[in-house]
Amino acid sequence: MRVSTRGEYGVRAMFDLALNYGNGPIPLKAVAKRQLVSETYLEQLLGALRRAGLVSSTRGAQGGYELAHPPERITVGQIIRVLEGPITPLDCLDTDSGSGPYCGQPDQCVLRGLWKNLQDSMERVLDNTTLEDLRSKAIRLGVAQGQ
Amino acid sequence: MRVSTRGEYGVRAMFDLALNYGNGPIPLKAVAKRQLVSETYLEQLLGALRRAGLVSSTRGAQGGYELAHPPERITVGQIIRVLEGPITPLDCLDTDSGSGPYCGQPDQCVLRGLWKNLQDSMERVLDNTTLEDLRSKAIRLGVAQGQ
DNA sequence: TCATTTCCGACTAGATTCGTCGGGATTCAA
DNA sequence: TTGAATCCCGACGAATCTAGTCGGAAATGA
Repeated sequence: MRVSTRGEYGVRAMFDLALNYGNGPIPLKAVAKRQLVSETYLEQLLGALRRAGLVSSTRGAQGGYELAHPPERITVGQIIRVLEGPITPLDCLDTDSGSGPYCGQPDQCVLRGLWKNLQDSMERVLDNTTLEDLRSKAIRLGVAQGQ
Repeated sequence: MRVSTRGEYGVRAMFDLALNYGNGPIPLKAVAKRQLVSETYLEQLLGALRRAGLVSSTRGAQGGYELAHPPERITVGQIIRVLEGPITPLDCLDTDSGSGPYCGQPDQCVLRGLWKNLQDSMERVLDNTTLEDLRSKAIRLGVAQGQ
């Protein structure tokens, strides 16, 4: 039931880019330093987020990364899905095509309801929290580190 | 964001014991067969659940396992915690004694709120679903395998 | 041309997961 | 008292996942 560091660091990095949204590309090095994440590791994560269309990059000197959309249009759920795969407690909830609604055993549809409830409640939180929500809260608390 | 097989199989086994609650000890072998779980693996899980006080066991011939409390007094959250540890997306949410409310970085208290929301919503589902809920639903659906 | 920066694939050490295995202890029943 | 059924326990192991590192190529602005 844990988020791995991929998801955790990825959200931190995206939060950082949200705070700096509108200031042009931000070098990975700056994000890594502020968010206390290894540069080489973060490179992997931002690469995946770029390929998924959540950030855009500019190469070369004065280059860097920026959000591909305004902060209010990017949710934490999107970020987690790119970095950790589907948000689901059990794989069979997503691939119900393969094993049918019963997961192979009739009584499992009882337990399936349980796991589905859990999935829904996780997705409800993650899909309804945008980077803008996090940004405005940071500003309200006065912890937004500019640029 | 996944439940491991420990949690999944553990819930299945406890669900099975709930369906058979009141019939005396049920041998592990029977549970394993009905729930399609390896006997030797399930032995590990039921051992942990016994040490945690959720099931009781009777040794020797005609022995087996049974719920240590009525099904309405055992929640899925209890089972998961025994088999997978604390229900939390990030370790720092539980051990806030160590690193303080800021997790080392001031702006993390913003993200902390996000992860706390996620944790709360997971716990709400798991702690409010009892084995009796699952049992009565199984009976309603007619999928409860007797004995 | 040079420093900066992204991009890419390969690699690795360690932890975790998902079990298996062998044997011991206990209990009931014949 | 013997034997089958059953729980109990610790050690072991293969496969997978996690959390990165590393080396170098390509692009870009000054």
